[in-house]
Amino acid sequence: MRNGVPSERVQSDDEPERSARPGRRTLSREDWARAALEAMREGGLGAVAVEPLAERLGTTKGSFYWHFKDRDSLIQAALERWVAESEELMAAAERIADPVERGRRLTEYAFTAPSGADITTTLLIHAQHPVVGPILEQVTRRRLEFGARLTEELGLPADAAYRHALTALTMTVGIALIRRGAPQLLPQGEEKDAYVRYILELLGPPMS
Amino acid sequence: MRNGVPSERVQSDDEPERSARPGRRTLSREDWARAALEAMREGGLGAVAVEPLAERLGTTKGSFYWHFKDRDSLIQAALERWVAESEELMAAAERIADPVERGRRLTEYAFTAPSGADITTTLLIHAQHPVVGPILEQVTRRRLEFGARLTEELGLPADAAYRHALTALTMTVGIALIRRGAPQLLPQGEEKDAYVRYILELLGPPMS
DNA sequence: GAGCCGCCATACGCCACCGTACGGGACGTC
DNA sequence: GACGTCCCGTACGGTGGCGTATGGCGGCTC
Repeated sequence: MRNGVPSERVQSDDEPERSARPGRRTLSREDWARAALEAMREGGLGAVAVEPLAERLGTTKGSFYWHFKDRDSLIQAALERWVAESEELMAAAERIADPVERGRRLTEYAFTAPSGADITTTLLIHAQHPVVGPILEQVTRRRLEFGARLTEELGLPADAAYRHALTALTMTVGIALIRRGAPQLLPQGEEKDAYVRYILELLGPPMS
Repeated sequence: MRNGVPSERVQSDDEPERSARPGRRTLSREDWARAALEAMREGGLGAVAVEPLAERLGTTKGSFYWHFKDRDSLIQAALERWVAESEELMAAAERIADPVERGRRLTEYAFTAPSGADITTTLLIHAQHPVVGPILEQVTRRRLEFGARLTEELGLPADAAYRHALTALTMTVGIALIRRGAPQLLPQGEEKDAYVRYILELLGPPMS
């Protein structure tokens, strides 16, 4: 297989410690994508801005426009990272043998994970963006099908399983949005646990 | 029902029909607030921008800065209209005698109303804005208490009633967001009706 | 019919960000 | 030690929005 060709060194971004301040030499495309995804988690799509990101990375636009064509391609790169994360998450879930336990763990994770864990809600907000929209739809569709398939394994017919997955998504997104914008309205402290149990029970009835 | 413009002549704001293009002489503060709220429904907080709104109203910034101090006070004025609308909605609901019918109508309305009918979701997105946040919280809290009180009348204890209202809000917001950003993922056509019935049943169990 | 006042037009400066042009340093290669 | 390549710094022009300053016009008042 053409071993003699030096070929590309593109994805060897392992390079020890290049994202840290002190010993940094040059920034890679992946450094930018990583920072962009992080910024997106914290401040939404608007936070993925070239100049602010450059400052945050301790460099200038010059670096950015060397690695990327424009801002949209940075967003694209960041979201591709997110797609990979999402796939990996589903693969990990698949490794849980017992379907009941799997469903429980997934649901619980969805409603207790830290705020910035998933950016689905953030992306839904900016779904009009030409780069965001398609990727978001693709990922979300895959997740829904995944969730529906899981639910079918619990014994529900296909249409009910899809409705169930869709409802879980809706609740996750809704809670994430409320937690972002008006967290005072959500139960706090120990009432929160009761609320989570309530939701789990509400979504639970696939097994009943 | 909402057919076009309620054509309220709020205060004694003389001059009939001043928002129409042809016979228009001058714009009022209310014209701006109305247009701002409308723009917010369509394009979010970002669409409430002075210069674009001015063009849309067939005027210039000069008019705006005569009536308003700055952009934030326009947002404030628009949201105060929204607050009034919300109060009126609850008052109208209160006029339905039968609590069961009342709950059914409200829930159904929440999940079948046209996209831009309520801007709660939009405002949640921009809840970090210093003007939006407080007003949103106030309105949403009042709605939750209202919904919880309604649910209590159906026989549920207070904490369960609040959870129920919160869940209804969460679903409403979640569906609104998905419908905005990825409507292809929601059931279409006649499947949509089945889905709405499914949700109504899921949220229904306060009476069971 | 002169003045005044409410309302708007226009021009301006400012800011944040995008994208480009171009120069220049570091570093390996010969 | 000259040279080319990789990567970045910097200056520039463009866009879209905010807020200000100031001029001007029409209608009302007397």
